[in-house]
Amino acid sequence: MKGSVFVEDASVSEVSKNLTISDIARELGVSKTTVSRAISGKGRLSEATRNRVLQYIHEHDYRPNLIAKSLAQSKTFNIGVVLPADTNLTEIPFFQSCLMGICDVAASFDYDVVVTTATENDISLLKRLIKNNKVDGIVLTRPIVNDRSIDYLKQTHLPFVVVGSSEEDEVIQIDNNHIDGCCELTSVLIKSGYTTMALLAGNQRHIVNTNRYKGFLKAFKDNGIPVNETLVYTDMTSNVLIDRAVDTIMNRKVDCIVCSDDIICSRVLTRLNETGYSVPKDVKIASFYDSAYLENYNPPITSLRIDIKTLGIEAGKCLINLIAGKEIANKTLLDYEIVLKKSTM
Amino acid sequence: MKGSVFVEDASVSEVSKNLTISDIARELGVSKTTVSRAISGKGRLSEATRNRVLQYIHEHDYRPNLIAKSLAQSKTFNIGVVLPADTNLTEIPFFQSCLMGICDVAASFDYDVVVTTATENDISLLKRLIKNNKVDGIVLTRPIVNDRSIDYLKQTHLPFVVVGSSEEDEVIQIDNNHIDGCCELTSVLIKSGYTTMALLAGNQRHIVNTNRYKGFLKAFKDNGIPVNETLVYTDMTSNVLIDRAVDTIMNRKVDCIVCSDDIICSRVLTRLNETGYSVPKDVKIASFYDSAYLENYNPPITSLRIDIKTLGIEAGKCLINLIAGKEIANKTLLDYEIVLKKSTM
DNA sequence: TTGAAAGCGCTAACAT
DNA sequence: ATGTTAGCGCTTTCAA
Repeated sequence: MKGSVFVEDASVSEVSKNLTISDIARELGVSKTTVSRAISGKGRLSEATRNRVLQYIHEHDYRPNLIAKSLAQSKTFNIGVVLPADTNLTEIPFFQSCLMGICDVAASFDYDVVVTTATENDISLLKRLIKNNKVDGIVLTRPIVNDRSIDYLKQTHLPFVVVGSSEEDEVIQIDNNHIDGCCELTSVLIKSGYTTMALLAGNQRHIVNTNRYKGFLKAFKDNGIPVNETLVYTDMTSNVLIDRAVDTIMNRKVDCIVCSDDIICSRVLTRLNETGYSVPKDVKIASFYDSAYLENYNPPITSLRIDIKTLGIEAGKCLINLIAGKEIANKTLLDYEIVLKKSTM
Repeated sequence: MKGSVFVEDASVSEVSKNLTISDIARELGVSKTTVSRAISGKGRLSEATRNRVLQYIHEHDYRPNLIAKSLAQSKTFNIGVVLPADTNLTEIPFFQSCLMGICDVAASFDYDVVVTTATENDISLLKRLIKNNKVDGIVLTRPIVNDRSIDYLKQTHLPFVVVGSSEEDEVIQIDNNHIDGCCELTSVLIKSGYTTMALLAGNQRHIVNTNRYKGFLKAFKDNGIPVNETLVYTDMTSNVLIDRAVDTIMNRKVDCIVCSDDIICSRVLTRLNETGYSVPKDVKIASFYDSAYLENYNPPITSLRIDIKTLGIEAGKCLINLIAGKEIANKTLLDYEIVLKKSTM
């Protein structure tokens, strides 16, 4: 690494020059309009002049002032991304991966990403962002039931998409098919003979968790087996609750525990370990996400793998199309992959 | 949750009205200048007119058009945050927590946060952000040695701060004191009698890792004990490398392994488990961050705890002060806390 | 204490 | 094919 040499383009040192469209017009003896047209490609223009302008621009590394363009067109070329600020979610890499995907597409369409946060009860920062006209559209990354952000966004008539699923059909959603995914995963387990199965599901205000619950139930129905709903634990939002549930479950001789996310699963594994149970000997375990959270567990954990960054990319594309006035599908369902590992063997 | 009622303020439905400063001026029979002054607080104005304007604004929920303000003042009221896009870092919650802190302060100063990404070798998105005049300043979240982003930022004369440490003194840095922290942690362990100690450190192009290494060495020097540098492993960037190091280390009968981050530590624990070693009986383990990554490990892991969100908050404050032209310290060192747990007892 | 007017840098009718 | 002109909504001299 030592001794590496960076040759930066000359443009950098000229940052202060601040060339404008009028400068170029004057310098080339044409009108501002002509220059503008050459840049945007709108309107007819002779090849000759267009090239002359383009070349000048290139040679002088001219960059149009986006603020001025924004003001003239009432467009910001920014998309807003709303991240949940609930403290317990900050540790989850999901949102960061998703954000990376959104940033990628945004840049490729010459948009930028401005982030803000919201909680279940406080959407003031989202409101501020919108009222300040900072964005042309919004990506919401964690829909909940009776989502105040969604309610608000619907009223503003600002284009927006949701990463995840919403109860409201008219909202544009990009999600993995968690219902089918959880159903399929559960079915596989049922067919392996693990019919006494417990579900430890997370916060039921998060749509994704209700969907997994639905998928779980559907699997039993599809397989013609009655589900024992007393083995379903929802809203497992704290270690204490999880520990208690695990203890009860293990006393009831279940074959298998399905955890609705990796955080829950991580705690379940710890509790099993503490109380002397071994996986998969005493009980099988399956989870979701296949994230780094569980990467180093021994045994490896069977789970549903989804590509979070792609989710962000698709959401970004949808939003940008929406902003451009294109018609887009209300619901985009992305793939998932069931990864069977030692924890269920 | 069912039946909850939201009464949104009337403003929402009037989003389309788009009140401007001229509307208000006309309505109130004053000039645009007067309205502008009433809002900004700049320039003298009679209490009476100021209040009249302010009240009108309040009643009609007027929000100034920030784009227009931007154009007039050549300010964007945005700060840029550069996140590392290296895939293996996406899973670390550090950057997300930091981002949350930055978002918080930004909002409180009426700034917004636009995020972009950079890798060691590709800073094109950062350049684009800056050339497009999208931000008034930059927070860099992961300094490396010979950092191209830093080189570029220095040339642009745009205000910027770095979360973490840089080799270059003139760069404004906000960091926890990792040298002292690692030194103190190591000292505590030495004083507990674990003198045959191994260090598993991460990517040495990341300044934070070199600093931890320095602290580790300093602890030995402070305690007058020669350090066995053959037990120091750097650039532990893959599981294979870590596994190999752990195996070698354990054959050499060390008392204690210090891991320079929780990802490394997680893998070390797994490898120890796989190869039949038990913590803390066979070997003591210490790590950094005290993140959720290790939260559920048994035994709990001794580590250096830092408050990442506060780091983001401080960085945000520094940058905003810098943008405002205030003098600020070149180096802000935040606290840390050593948390002794079962893994070193 | 207040106002008129120019200007930030770009776009977009509407000419020519 | 190119130019003229009038904005976009705000700030800011300068004048009254």
